[in-house]
Amino acid sequence: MKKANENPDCPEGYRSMCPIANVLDIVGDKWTLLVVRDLLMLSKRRYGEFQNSPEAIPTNILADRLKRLEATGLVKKEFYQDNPPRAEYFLTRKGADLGPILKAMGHWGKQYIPGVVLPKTFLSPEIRE
Amino acid sequence: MKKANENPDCPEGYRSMCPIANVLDIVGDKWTLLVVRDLLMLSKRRYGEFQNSPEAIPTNILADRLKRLEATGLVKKEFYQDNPPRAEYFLTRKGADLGPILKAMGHWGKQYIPGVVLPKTFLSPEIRE
DNA sequence: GTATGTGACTTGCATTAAGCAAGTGACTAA
DNA sequence: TTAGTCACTTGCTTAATGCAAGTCACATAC
Repeated sequence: MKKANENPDCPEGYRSMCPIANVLDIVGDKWTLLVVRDLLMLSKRRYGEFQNSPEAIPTNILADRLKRLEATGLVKKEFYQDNPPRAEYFLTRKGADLGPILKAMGHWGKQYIPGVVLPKTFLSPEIRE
Repeated sequence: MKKANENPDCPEGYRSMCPIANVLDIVGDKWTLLVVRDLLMLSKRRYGEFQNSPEAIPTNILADRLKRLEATGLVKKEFYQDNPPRAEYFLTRKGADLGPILKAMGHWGKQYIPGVVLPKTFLSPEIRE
């Protein structure tokens, strides 16, 4: 997602010292925040549940995003059986704290995009780790 | 950015009826919101000013994003001379209302990404149209 | 036991977007 | 005359997205 970075006046892998730029390096794409939405607002936990969301995320992208979310510490993966391996995904506190960003997006969307509806109000998701 | 759309139970070009999904179709990439940040928080107006931001946006992407922002009604382009053509870009109300999303990102970033600093606090940008 | 199904992925390949460097046109200042 | 600036555009390479299909380890139905 990120690359070497040759801007000398900021740390390894940072585009700049701006928090917004750095947040966009984590969630700045069309799919990542939809997975977070599923976890946070729709209480989804399993691969198949994410697949069933109406946006129909391609399976390879879903697998990739879950990996990245885990790598950046926004999501915790927990196996509930070994054979065949089956896991559930939970938001960490760090991941759940993206809530205000999603809320702001939901609010803007309802104001400016005709016809949209928020699927449910926020439930209290289980936080792990 | 978007494509035909074959999900039959939502309008032309919508991935779903979720406001978050639709917002992500407009600002779900690594650059669009940085241009909005420049307009909203740093009071930039001109092409060259956007280029000078520390993230060093490639010029072709900047040109593309300014076009899209104008096309979606988030930004208004105003020429201040004809020859050679020179323009300034201003946020519309719709564009300025992305502020809360940027604020939420800034807040999350400051909390979870070490070392980052918000360049300035919000100024009151000029709104057009 | 064979056949079908399910959940959670991976792989291959085509399309689209991002990123880099260089070029262009119309000036302006030295 | 020459160099420089501003606002872009063009060409090309690399990376990300998107689609379809395949895999693996079971569970259930017959």
